[in-house]
Amino acid sequence: MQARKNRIRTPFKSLKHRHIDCQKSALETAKKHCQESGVRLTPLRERVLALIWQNHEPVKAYDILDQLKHEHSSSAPPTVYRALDFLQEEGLVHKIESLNAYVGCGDPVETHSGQFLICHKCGAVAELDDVDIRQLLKKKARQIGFEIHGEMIEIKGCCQECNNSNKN
Amino acid sequence: MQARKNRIRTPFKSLKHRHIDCQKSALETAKKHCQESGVRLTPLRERVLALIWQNHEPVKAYDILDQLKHEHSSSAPPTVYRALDFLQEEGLVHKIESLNAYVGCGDPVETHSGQFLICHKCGAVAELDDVDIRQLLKKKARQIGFEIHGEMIEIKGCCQECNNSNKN
DNA sequence: AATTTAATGTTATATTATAACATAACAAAA
DNA sequence: TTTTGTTATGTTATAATATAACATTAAATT
Repeated sequence: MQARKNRIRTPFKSLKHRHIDCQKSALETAKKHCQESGVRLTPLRERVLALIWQNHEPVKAYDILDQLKHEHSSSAPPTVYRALDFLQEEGLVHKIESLNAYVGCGDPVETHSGQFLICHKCGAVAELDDVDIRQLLKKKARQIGFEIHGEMIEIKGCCQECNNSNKN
Repeated sequence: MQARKNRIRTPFKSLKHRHIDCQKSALETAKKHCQESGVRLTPLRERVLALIWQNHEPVKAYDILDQLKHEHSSSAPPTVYRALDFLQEEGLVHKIESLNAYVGCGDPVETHSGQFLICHKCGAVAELDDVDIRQLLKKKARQIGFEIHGEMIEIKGCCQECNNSNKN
């Protein structure tokens, strides 16, 4: 397996970015991914994913549910949670544990756990996939005999754009 | 301010450790800490802390509540959550977000966020305070213009003792 | 003692998530 | 192309986690 490079798996939105394209491209990627994986991105699942990609902020399950109900009166909590389970298994969505909210992943691959940067100002989230961080954690864990199986890294702070707009 | 060294803030339990002493010492530390901080470790708060220190595994709020009720029939959810809020503010307890559970901190100082290693075998948690990790995260965040205010790092895996006992 | 502040008691409810079983849609085999 | 098995969704109920709001009590301060 080729060494993975450090990368930004899902970037912060830039001011200029046209989100409708961003959302569209995430849905395309998802469709392709599911085809390749031989799993079904049903209309319901796709709709939930689209709702999650309405912006770059993590979305609450019950907010998704409220929106679904308008379109699909049969919706209930399991409707949403099942779709979220599926999307998480496929790496298309991650749960932000510290917020109990769900965010889209722009780069699904085998189930992965990212490193999340959460801006408390605009609410946006970026996802890193940084092997340096992973390796350092691995090394530190090993020093006390701990073998890592999975990580949850959620960093709170202020993103570049919000920092800039603060200065005005 | 003196540079902090890397350290294990709360270690994994060792097989040989006498937990009753461990719990006792955590309570002593807490008492001293609260005296120095000029805050009140009331009997209720101390009792909740003791329940959390019954072992090295994170404890659920409602499990604490169940135990409290036996001793203190007036206990209700706010009883527990208020005590937990206090203990967290004082750095005596941390919430493990990925488990919705609370774990004692053996080394309270100014409010701090640790790096948690969670053994999925025995359930125990250790807390690191590692500046190398913190610095690397800071550096990586800065590369994309993100300013860190706080972190939440929860690593799942297998601790040394469980790994050893696997091999038998 | 009077007053203020902090802590706890109490009731109700909000939020997040799952269990369990029924039905429908789809895919594979006969 | 019916049957069969499997996956997905519908439906009802409830579990698990957490907070709001206001009353009372205890402690610290004046």
